[in-house]
Amino acid sequence: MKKISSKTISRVIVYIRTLESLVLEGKNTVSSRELARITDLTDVQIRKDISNFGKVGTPRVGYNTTELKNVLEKFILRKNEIRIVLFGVGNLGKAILRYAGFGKQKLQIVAAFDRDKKKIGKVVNGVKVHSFETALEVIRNNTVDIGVIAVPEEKGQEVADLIVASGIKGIVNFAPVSLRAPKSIHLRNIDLAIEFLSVYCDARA
Amino acid sequence: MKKISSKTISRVIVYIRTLESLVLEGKNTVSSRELARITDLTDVQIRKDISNFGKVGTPRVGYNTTELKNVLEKFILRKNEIRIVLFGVGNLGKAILRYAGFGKQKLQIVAAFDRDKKKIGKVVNGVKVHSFETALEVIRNNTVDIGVIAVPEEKGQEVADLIVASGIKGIVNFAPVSLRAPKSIHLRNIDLAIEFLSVYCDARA
DNA sequence: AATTGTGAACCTCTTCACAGCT
DNA sequence: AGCTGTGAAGAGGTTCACAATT
Repeated sequence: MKKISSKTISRVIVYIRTLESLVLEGKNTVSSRELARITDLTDVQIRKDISNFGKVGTPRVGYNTTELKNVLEKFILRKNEIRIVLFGVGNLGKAILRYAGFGKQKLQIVAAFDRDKKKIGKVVNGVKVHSFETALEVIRNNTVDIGVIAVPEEKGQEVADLIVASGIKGIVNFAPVSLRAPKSIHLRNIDLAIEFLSVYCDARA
Repeated sequence: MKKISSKTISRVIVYIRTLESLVLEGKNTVSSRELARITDLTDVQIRKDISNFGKVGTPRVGYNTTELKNVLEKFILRKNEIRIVLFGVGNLGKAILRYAGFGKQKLQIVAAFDRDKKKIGKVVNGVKVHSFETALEVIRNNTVDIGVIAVPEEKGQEVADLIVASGIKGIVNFAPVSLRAPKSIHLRNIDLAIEFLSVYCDARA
């Protein structure tokens, strides 16, 4: 099958979420134009994205909400549960542990790690905090899809190396540093300072 | 001057940060190739980006670190301080208030707002928490560049409307909802679930 | 000799225009 | 008539190849 771009993937996740609401509202069909209005994208963009996954719609009618949701989920998510481990249980780490948007999206944080002895053993929002030393072992006993870095910047690279060594293939990094990782690892940096500055620059222009 | 794309802006912010470290290390000049190695970009990309701001480098020598940093800051940041207000002092809001990466980048959170009476009046990391009702007034008495939405998703649109009404032109939204805002407002959505899923999908492909 | 700066080629993503279907 | 699906055109962003510079 054709490679699906990361931009398409982000939009498809929005479609899935939107379709979920529509199904809950009891809506059976939806047109690309309606989806466009809700998501603030264009109808053509949406049809192009959906066409990656086959011919799902009915001309003159639109898409069956449940069917479209199932098709998109099947191609994009595939697994029933995406398993995440978190490094760093500071303010940001706690915010991530308590983030409400995960449940519906099949995202599950299966373990957290921290250096601070006082935090080790505690349970935050149902997730147990382990020591860094036990990370490799814990990860190997679980099937983990994503490692999240929420530690201070000076520890970022060390944690990244640990995640790579554990065999995890996806990293989300919140530490404001450029991390080195092999090309085979998919690394996403979320740097709050950069996001804020970039909104400021755009808004001003 | 030519319009500078938002992708370029994000990269330039990384250059500025990198140059800051280099200046601190006492390094006087740097080549595009060295910057490329540090930032994990290509040297041509870096030279193209820099060329938006004039001819700053010296063939055979490279760029003067301090000069380049000043030029980039002058074009991109312009102001001495970028002023931010935060809506929602929950876990994520607190994480943002305590985020270490802001000081150096001239980002300053000038006020926070929350609905919870128990939080109003408190000071978190030097920032005072006000009631929602006083937001318009507080914002009008300050010059505010960016409003940050860190409230539960059902309150997201309401807060967005309030920010728009206050005259602020840039919004960073962490609530997992599609917000409506006039085209003149620059809105950036940071949806953790989407970021995580998208890393998972890419990593799997 | 080594590095910057840049027009042109290339690639990727979005939008247009419209054929095809019910 | 109205909606989907899509080849082709267009826009935007990156990389190539190399002229200009010290």
